[in-house]
Amino acid sequence: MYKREEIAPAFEKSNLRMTSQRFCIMEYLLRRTVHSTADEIFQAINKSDPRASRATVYNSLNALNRAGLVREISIDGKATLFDSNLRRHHHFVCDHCGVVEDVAWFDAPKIPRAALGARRIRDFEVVLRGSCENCRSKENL
Amino acid sequence: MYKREEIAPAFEKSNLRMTSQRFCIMEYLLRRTVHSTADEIFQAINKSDPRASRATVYNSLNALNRAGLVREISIDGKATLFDSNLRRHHHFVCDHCGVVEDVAWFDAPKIPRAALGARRIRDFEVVLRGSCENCRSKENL
DNA sequence: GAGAATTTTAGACATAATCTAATATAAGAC
DNA sequence: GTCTTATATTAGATTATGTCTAAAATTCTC
Repeated sequence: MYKREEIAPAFEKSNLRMTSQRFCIMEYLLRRTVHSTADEIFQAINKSDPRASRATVYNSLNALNRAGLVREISIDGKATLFDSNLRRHHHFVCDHCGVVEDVAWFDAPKIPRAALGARRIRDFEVVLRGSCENCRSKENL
Repeated sequence: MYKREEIAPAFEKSNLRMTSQRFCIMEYLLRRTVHSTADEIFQAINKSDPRASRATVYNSLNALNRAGLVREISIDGKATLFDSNLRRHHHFVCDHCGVVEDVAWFDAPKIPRAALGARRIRDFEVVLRGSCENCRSKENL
């Protein structure tokens, strides 16, 4: 359980009003080690206080995303996942079970200027695909 | 307009039955320079023959995806995009207008063994984010 | 504490994707 | 070419995911 003082500065820095719903959602995401869908967050939030409507969960996640405090990961055809975004990291997607895992940050591939044209790059991530540890041990992959 | 002989080998190689609907969808994707949603494909297909139901468009795209002939790109909260996948490439997503563009392939970042753990990596791509050429010129970004 | 701007809410709505079970088709055997 | 069988297609219902609305509540600044 995170305390208000641990999270508030991030809100102030982003000029984002800290409502109790937003705090609660952010706190939940920080505690999770795996990624959550909006619906999971909605369910979890509504077991305790403060409660939040579905619309608020989506509104808050979008606001937090825009502020850079959380990250949206839409990988499969499945529901978007949300991830607290305190540390930079890459992602791994399992071909078999679909799980999405964080991968410790490693540094920039050299991105050739020619590939970029007139675009301005703000950020990037690497998405790795293959077999996760669990699937490998179970199915001998 | 691609010919049957140009596309058939890819199906055979993947051990995928070549139905006229699948051919038609694949042919459409190969012709497109920008990525398409399942619905756009559905609309386009149904202007000509053979027609295909919505379910078939999804079924076919999933089959083609599993076989590696097309690639699914689910980026924003928007509908999944599909992309023919004859050439390896990366993707760029514009922060402002959301457009998803292909980026010419450039080689592997050195992926540190330590970051991977017991996973087996089959493939990877880099997802770049920032401002596209169009948005930069219009909005001075 | 008062005022203005933003946020929350419940539920209706919109959109994306999957499921069902009957029918049609592709590919190999002959 | 014809037969056979596994696989693919279909329309429409259904589920899942996400957005919108307008009224009520809350946050933040002074």
